[in-house]
Amino acid sequence: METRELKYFVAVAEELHFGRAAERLGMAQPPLSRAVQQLERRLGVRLLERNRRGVALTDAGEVLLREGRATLDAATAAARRTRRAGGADNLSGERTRLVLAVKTAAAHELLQELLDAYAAEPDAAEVEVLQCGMCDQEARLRDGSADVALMHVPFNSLAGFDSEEIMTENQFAILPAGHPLAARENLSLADISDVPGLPPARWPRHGIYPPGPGPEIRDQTQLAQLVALGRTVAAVPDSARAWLWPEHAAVPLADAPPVVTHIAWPAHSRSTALACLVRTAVRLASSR
Amino acid sequence: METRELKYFVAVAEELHFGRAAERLGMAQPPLSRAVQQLERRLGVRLLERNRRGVALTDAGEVLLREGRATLDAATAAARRTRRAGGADNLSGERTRLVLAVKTAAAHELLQELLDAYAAEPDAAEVEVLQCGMCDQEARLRDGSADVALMHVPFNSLAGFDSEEIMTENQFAILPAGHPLAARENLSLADISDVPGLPPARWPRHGIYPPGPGPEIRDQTQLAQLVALGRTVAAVPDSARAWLWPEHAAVPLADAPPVVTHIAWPAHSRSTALACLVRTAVRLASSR
DNA sequence: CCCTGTGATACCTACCGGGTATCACAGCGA
DNA sequence: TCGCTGTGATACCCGGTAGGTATCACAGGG
Repeated sequence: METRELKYFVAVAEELHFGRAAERLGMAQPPLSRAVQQLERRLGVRLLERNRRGVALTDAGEVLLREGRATLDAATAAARRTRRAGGADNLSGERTRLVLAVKTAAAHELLQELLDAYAAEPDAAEVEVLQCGMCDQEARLRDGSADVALMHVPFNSLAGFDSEEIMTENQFAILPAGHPLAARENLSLADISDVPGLPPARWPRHGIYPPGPGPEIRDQTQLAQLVALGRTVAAVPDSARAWLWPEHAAVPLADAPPVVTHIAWPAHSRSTALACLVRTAVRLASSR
Repeated sequence: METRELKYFVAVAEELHFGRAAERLGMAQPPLSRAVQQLERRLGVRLLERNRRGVALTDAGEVLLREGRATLDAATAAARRTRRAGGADNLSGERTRLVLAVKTAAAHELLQELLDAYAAEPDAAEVEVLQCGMCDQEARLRDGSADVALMHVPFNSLAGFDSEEIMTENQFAILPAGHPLAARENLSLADISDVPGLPPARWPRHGIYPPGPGPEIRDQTQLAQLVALGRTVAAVPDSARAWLWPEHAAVPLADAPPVVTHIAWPAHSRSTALACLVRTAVRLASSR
């Protein structure tokens, strides 16, 4: 099975429309139809149900969409990492460079400490910090844009990665300063899940937003502004206190699950620079 | 990057010889040379060092070998799982079939209980048990031959999989019955690591055998026989008591790390049958 | 000094991936 | 009822390229 065919199938499966998929791929529709048919023939499996008005995925198609995306990610990651290994690093003794994906503005302090501690290591590599939106450190790690990431369980999923736990925090509720609930000593998740006129913010889980009335959040600035405007409420980890606005109020959440920050990297990574960074992070965690 | 090119490169990187690699791939040597050159050109990176007598991997080549294997595994897994999803399952209401990879003869009892408990579930699928050698449940899971596996940390690595812990056991030393050490009440790892005439057995870690004087073990029968013959000694988990021979002696190991059995599956798997099996396993674990 | 074994090059062919033009068909509105 | 529209499939052509064979260039070793 060639990655070309896989790319084509994934495009069609995502668009559920040959014409649009072909356009997205920068090609004409007929060869795309043919390529997908050929893939079906090769696998001996019907992937798409063509009902005269559009296209639907079969069960097998669902499977291939999921597994195919993973395969394509693996391929682009392989290419990217190989290029990086051969490009800067090999020539003229330039040092290995590590790309660390972080959720923008999450856990500043920890990040700062980690970078400082790592820089002090004798064989430290240069670390480039790649800032991500609410949840796409996972994707960056999977497609090879990053070598290592700081992830926050349960917001991120560690599935498919190696990881070490480095910090646990409680959560608090972030509310508009003037709101009645802001005066409370304590809140529970139930208290903030159904406040009239203050729908809880939603962020993507595995790339899609859960249903609900609240606004869809892509980054923390957006969240900060919406809370300040009195449009939403959210649960955030302690380290978020660093970026609170005067218009915000913070109230401890008694029953929210703790947020556990992990340092995560692609399974089977074997770079010594990475191993050193992880070691530093673990040491830091145990000394806090 | 096409899987074809990747397959070619991996073959060459493994053989370190274009001729043999070409033979293994069932093609002539010149087009293989050309394909690898083209891959190097496309990536803009030198992958192989051709010194007139054979071939060596560059650093970038090492990276691509590792990542490329992962990509190829993902691709074959995608094809296999898609075929399975479309083949038996979709037609005529036949039930989903789960393939469970286990280390042959490891943790019988647990396996038996798990299969029984799962079969009693209302929406249980048929479970096929795939018996593996010492350590290749990981490979089976990665290449799509299996959907789920019982793995034994620290013998197996869970890197890249989702998993749940279901059993913890201590280890004991398994020795020839007549051996002086067999009379001891307790042993330590140090005691059995350097016994004259009784080199400790070795099994593969990530596909390769660690160096040492002891015999290379592929399955438990082999180990059993070698111990009975007075050729080797090994540390094995408690559940292995089930298959001890009269010629064997078992002595508790005070300082060996516990063996933790996990149920593991490919990250992001979403089959309901699998979820049910995992739930059953976890329930079983907590009730033991 | 030639023979052997290595990977690279030259050149040809056949296949196939991609394009354009067109078809077959379902739904829909006049 | 008859086009009209939008869908994916088919027919056919062309060029690039994957693969083959023959050969080269070169390092080591007898």
